[in-house]
Amino acid sequence: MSISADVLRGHTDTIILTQLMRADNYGYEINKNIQQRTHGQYGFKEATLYTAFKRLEQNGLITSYWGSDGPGARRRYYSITDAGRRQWAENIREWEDTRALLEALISIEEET
Amino acid sequence: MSISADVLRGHTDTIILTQLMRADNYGYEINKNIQQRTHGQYGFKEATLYTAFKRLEQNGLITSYWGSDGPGARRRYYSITDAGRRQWAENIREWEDTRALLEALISIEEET
DNA sequence: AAATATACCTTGACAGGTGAGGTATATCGT
DNA sequence: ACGATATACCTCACCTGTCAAGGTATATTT
Repeated sequence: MSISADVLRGHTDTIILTQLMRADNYGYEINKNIQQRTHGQYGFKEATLYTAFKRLEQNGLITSYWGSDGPGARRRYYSITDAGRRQWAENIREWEDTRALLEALISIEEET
Repeated sequence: MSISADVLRGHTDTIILTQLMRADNYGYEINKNIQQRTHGQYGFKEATLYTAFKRLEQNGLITSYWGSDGPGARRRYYSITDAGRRQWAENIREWEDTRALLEALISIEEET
């Protein structure tokens, strides 16, 4: 994982919400999906992951329930709420603005 | 300023280094340049700005000296070092990687 | 003389990320 | 049968970056 987490800070919640837009899922699997999508380049530290779930649930963006099917230990499944979907859309919009801003700020060009 | 600083966290140093790639400059003016470049959408809080200068200088990425020309109070000018230039290039590379990663992680698509 | 713009700096509080540690269950190899 | 491994969740203490609030000082404008 060559990517320093500091530059992804602030996007943790959005990344998790994106996963839940597809379907309900549990922490361990969500993190594996993220690792697969990035070809092993990125994954959350467990503490980061579960802290984020807690924060998201407290903010009403996700809900959770226990599931027990499959191998291994019990799983806590998460589900995105309507508020979560709205927040996700808002975050995506903000990301697009931020990206444009950042690119204006770190490119070396003459000023107008 | 509609952009939350949280998603720009981790880019503060790169943004400042970018300004110094052009020429030596002082804090107040650097921040005004940033505000101009973003059409008033973004600017550092003073505490953030001066904290960043301190951090950058301690890390050997910039040096500083007092200048006194011009109106208003005395100015502390900053100059980017060779190490700073190298770090800047490294940060730009990392940003490109991060951007690609993030976009893979917040877009809703089927997995491969 | 007062107001304003320029310019720098510090402190304390807060939030998010994380290393380190802990708990529990199911499967696999021998 | 038993240890190792993979699955799965959780918490605490610490660190770092941001920022509201406060302070200092100088030059220009009214």
